[in-house]
Parts: sequence; structure tokens; C-alpha cells
Amino acid sequence: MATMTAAQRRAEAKAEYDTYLSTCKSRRLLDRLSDKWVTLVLCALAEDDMRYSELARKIAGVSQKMLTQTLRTLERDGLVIRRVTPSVPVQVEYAITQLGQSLVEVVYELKRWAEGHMDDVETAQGRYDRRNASRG
Amino acid sequence: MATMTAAQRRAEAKAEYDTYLSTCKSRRLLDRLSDKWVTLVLCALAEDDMRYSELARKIAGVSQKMLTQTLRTLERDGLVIRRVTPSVPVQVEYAITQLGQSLVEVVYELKRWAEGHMDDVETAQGRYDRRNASRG
DNA sequence: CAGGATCCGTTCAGATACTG
DNA sequence: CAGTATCTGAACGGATCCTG
Repeated sequence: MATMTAAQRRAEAKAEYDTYLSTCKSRRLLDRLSDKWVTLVLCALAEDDMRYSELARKIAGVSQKMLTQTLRTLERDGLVIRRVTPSVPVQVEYAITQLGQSLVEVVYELKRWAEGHMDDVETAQGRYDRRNASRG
Repeated sequence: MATMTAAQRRAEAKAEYDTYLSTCKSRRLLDRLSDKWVTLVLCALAEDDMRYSELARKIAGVSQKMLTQTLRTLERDGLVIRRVTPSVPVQVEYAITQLGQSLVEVVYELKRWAEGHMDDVETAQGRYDRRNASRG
């Protein structure tokens, strides 16, 4: 298939790049944090250990599919611990690990930046939108 | 429609929650950062001002649609500046703003955490996977 | 109570083609 | 060079039903 050379080149470059991204620690961390619910769960558990249903109530907008999925990956990452008490209706409690706690500190950094600067961002957005209102 | 009461309740709660999330500064910041290319572009521009094509080459895996889209939102957010030089082939240069620079600092914090702890995460993942290999 | 499994709509992001 | 516009497959996330 000599006609596909160009496309193949691009595909290869893409594959290389994907490999790079998947081995990039920062990238992998951001992928985690961007999982819409991860930070919410982490911050909730940073305050106190919680049971599944407590988390579901506390976070309030999450579907149980997403909550379960989030908790699984967090457990797999060693960021939270899952403790099962084999009582009659089983009782599951989630707690944050040391590793998770150290990550929450960084998340708080983010939060601080957000509290301090998102107003500026909003202002900038308003300016931008007004400037581009004339030119549709 | 009395039969929809339950669903309506949930929909309302959901709407309320969405409103809350959309006004939550931290949430909005995370939504930005999680946009796969935002941090790459920001970090690239933190090193040096760059033209569109330079960015495209530097970042190497991005489609020009995504690059443009990313640059637009960053500009709108006041995180980067776009300067057009009306030469014959127009020349566009992008630079980071002070606001953007201050955000990059936080991103570096994330990066530091990643460099320091992602190994632990990886180890945890290995443990988790091995433990769950028996029970499929 | 704490999930697993499934279906399904929306959104995202890449490829492609075209423009000033 | 620096984009814009459109189409489409894949992934995400929610709703729903079911189980130990």
C-alpha cells in the first residue's frame, strides 16, 4: 500500500506520542484528577471516613455507577482503602490513605488558586465575549 | 403528570447540583485543566512565546482543531494572549499572561507530586491487580 | 446496603476538506 | 500560515434493572 505512506507516518507519530503521554507521570495524574468525581470523593474522605451511602448522599449529584467506578480506581491507585464489615447487611467503609492525603494537599493548592483567581478569569471571559459580540 | 414526581424530584436535585458545580470555582478550574491539551499548551508557552505552527510541532500529537479550540478558550480565560501581525502570510504569536503564569506554577506543583508519588500509585495498582487476578 | 450489568443518548475529539 | 466547517466513530456518563 504505497499510497498510505503519509497516513502511516502520521499514525506512527501518533502512536509514539500516545506512548509518551501514557508514560508521562504528570499526564497520568491529570487524567485521574480530571475524572469529574475523583476530587470530590477524595476531599470528602479527607474530612472523614465514610460509608458508600454516606458518600452518595454527601456528593449528591453522582450516579452510583460513577461513584463505584471512582472508588474502584481510587482503591486500585492506593489512594483510598475499602474496609468490609461482614455484618448482615454488609457494611463498607472507605478511608483515605497517606498517599491519598498527600494528594489532597495538592488539590487544596488548586482550590486556593481557584478561589484567588477565578474572578479574574471570569472578568477576562466577559471582556472577550463583549469584544466578540460585534463580530458574530 | 403525578406519575413523574419521583423523576422530577431527582431532575430538580440534579439541576441544583449542576448549578452548584458550575459556580464552584475549583470545579471550573479542574474542568479547564482536564482539557487534555491545556496544560501542555500552557507549559509550552511558559517556556517561550510561540507561533501557531510552532506549538503544533512542539506538542506533536494535537490535531489543529484541538489546538485552535484550546488556544481560544485559554485566550478567553485571559490565560494567554494572541498577537496578530498583519504581514502577507499573517503571523500569529501566542504568549502566556501573568494570570496564566501563576496557574502554571500550580501545574508545576501537580507535576512535582506526580514525579514523587506516581511510582507508589503504580505499585499499588500492581498489588491490586494481582490480588484480583485470582477472582475474575 | 452496596454494588454488578446493560442500554443508550450526549459529548468529545480526530480526520478531512476548504479559506483568506 | 493560521485557521474554519463538517462529518463520524469512540468514549463518557446517566438511568434502569437486578443481586447477595
